[in-house]
Amino acid sequence: MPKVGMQPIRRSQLIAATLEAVDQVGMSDASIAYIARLAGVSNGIISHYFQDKNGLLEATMRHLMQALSEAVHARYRLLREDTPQARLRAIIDGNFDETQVSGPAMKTWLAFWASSMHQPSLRRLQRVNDQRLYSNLCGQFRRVLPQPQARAAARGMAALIDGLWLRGALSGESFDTRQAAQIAYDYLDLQLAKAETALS
Amino acid sequence: MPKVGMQPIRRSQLIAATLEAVDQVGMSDASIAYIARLAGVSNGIISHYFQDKNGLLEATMRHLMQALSEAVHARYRLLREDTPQARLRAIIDGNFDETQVSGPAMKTWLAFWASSMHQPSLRRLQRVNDQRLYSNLCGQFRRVLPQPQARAAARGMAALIDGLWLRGALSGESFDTRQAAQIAYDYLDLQLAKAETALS
Amino acid sequence: MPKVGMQPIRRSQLIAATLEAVDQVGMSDASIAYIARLAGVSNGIISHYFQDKNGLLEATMRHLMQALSEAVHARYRLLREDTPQARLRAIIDGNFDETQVSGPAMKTWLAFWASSMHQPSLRRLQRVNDQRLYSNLCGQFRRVLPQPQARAAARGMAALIDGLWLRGALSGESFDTRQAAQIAYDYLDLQLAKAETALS
Amino acid sequence: MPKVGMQPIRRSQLIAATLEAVDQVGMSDASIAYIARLAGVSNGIISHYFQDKNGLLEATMRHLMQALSEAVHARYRLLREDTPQARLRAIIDGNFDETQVSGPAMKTWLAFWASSMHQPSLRRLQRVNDQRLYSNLCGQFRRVLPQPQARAAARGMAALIDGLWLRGALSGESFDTRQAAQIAYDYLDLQLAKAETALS
DNA sequence: GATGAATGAGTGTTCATTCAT
DNA sequence: CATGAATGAACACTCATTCAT
Repeated sequence: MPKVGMQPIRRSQLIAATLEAVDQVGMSDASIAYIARLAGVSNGIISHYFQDKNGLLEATMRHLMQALSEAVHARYRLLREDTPQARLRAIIDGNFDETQVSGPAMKTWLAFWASSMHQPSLRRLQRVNDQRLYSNLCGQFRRVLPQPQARAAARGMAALIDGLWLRGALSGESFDTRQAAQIAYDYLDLQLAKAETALS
Repeated sequence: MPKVGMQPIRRSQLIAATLEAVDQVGMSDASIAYIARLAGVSNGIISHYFQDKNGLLEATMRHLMQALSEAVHARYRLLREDTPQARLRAIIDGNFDETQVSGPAMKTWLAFWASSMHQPSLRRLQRVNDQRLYSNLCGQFRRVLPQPQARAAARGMAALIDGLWLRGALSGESFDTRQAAQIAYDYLDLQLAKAETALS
Repeated sequence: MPKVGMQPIRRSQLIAATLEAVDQVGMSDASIAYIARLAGVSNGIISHYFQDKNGLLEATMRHLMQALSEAVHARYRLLREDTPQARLRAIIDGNFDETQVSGPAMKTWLAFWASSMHQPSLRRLQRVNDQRLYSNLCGQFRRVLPQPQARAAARGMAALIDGLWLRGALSGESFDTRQAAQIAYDYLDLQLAKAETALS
Repeated sequence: MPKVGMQPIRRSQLIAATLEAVDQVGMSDASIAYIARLAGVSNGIISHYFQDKNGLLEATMRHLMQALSEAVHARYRLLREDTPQARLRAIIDGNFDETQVSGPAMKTWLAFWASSMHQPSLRRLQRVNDQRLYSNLCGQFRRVLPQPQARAAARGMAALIDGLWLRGALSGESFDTRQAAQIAYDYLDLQLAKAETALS
């Protein structure tokens, strides 16, 4: 049943199957045959739409990154006031968005991190992602803190967000978004409190 | 040339080779043949000292965990005074010990985390490790904070430590231990400051 | 953009692409996809004009054979006198024609010979080709030599021509047509000298 | 049933199976699985003794080359007198030795020639082989002919030998060694006759 | 204790072919 | 007439594991 214009449909379908496969059996056992079976297509189709398995994995990682970016920007759009605190909370919330803390997403992110240590193409993507979070945080902190403190605050906040995410992922239980966000908010408030002290 | 008492020597040798192999080519390409070649022994010997490949990986993870534990306790022994702050700094420093932030250690930890999501034996070890850090932190915070705050502080600190470690590992550059520790110290001081406010 | 009378154009186009593909990557890597890409058409069209891949290969071999035949006959037409020597030189020259000693032609001939050992359709073509050369030579030698000697001379000359061609093809350098022809001319003259001796 | 010191045994066994496989189904269908089945061993053993399939093919080509070399030298040893004619006849006979004109050998040589056009490792071997024949011939002709004529005679003789071999291989019938040798002897005598004329 | 020969299942990938559009 | 989506078998190769020596 071949049809034209299937490319975007098949690509989404295969990326979804990849996330599901990694969720079910882990990246090392997520063979092309397994993914294809989940997607309900033949093995060969993956080479047809992605050059090879690595192409599929790269596309999957891009998909997760884009979902993260959109999660943050969706929250930006809902903001009533453009204050650093509001923006920073949006960033925090976006990082704990459902698309990022679901089982498939968490397991796939972890697998990508491990793979990225030896796969240049994934490494590049992962560093872009890391930098983006830091830049976003730094940009907001810079509005109320001198450069050096802003940087330190951004580094700390980025680490805290990633750490909360990581420990949530590894805990085995479902991610307690509210609790994680609260801890991050607290850190945020402590950093912003410094700002006021510094200004006064 | 069979010798007696080779077991501990061979085991250390093979664990070291495993760390080196993961550092060089990643866990998925760290085949038994590759590890054996690095260790300068035959393929078959791994089954002899460890039940199978999984046994070797499990032993390697235990090795890393023990190194972490020892890194913390070594710093405990150097303490002049047993204050929560001193102990907590020791924990922080221990987590950024050379044995934990070296290339082989970082890459192997990452690989283990990813694997642990689908391998019960590794998952058990990893959760023990996570719990240990949280318990240690919580125990110290408890000395100066009420239970709920102590727990929150411990969760935040654990996440911050892991997050700093993670972002250091993923950055690609060599780990800036001093900078990471400073950020953690700052978080520590902010939490301890809360304690004084609460008590006064 | 369907057009009428495309068949001969497409067929030539695809045969040319096949020769080019074999020249570039060898017969075993000259996949339908590769050939189609070189020809600038879709994969499926090959089945449309040739039954299957084998049909395309067979047509390509026929193309080379026809080029050889035409190369000889073109030289026949230029002859001023119809002597055995002149005809035999024309045969020699025709076999070293540009269409036969170009890179694509040489590589494709070699590949066909190897394939012909296990592919009946190609084998048939190849034997027709071999017989044709022998018959042509034998027919000319017969004009000046008794049957047994004519046959031996034709066998020797056919082998020499093919051998010169083969060693030229395998040498890796560009084919030295002049040198090869000279060696064949010499052999020819030696055989014809026998004729004169025999007659006198 | 693993044993030590199997390497030379297994290597010969697999090279023989390769020749048999190429004889039966041609090089393109002589898969590792097919060869292993013929040899009565598992697929994986080929990677164990030869790096990969190409390693096996290369070893097989070396085997054929060595058999040729030995065929010539065996005939050298039987010579009563060291004359150019005797040596050159030994070379001719060696090239039509049973090891070179058997079905498996002929089909494998043809396949190697075709492959050598795009496989550097095979090409190197094939050129060594071509050069060796030419050098041997040239060395003998040089004893009775001036350099330029010796070279031409060697080129012609090499081409004639290869051509006779080639047409014998492609004919489909069993190789008529006697007839081929006779044609080559005749060419040889004609060249040597030139020598006498030149000297007188 | 230690080796390395041997297995065979499993991997990613390629490919000729088919066929709805 | 022509496309390219889709298949599924076949391929070379890798690998953890076993076991006779």
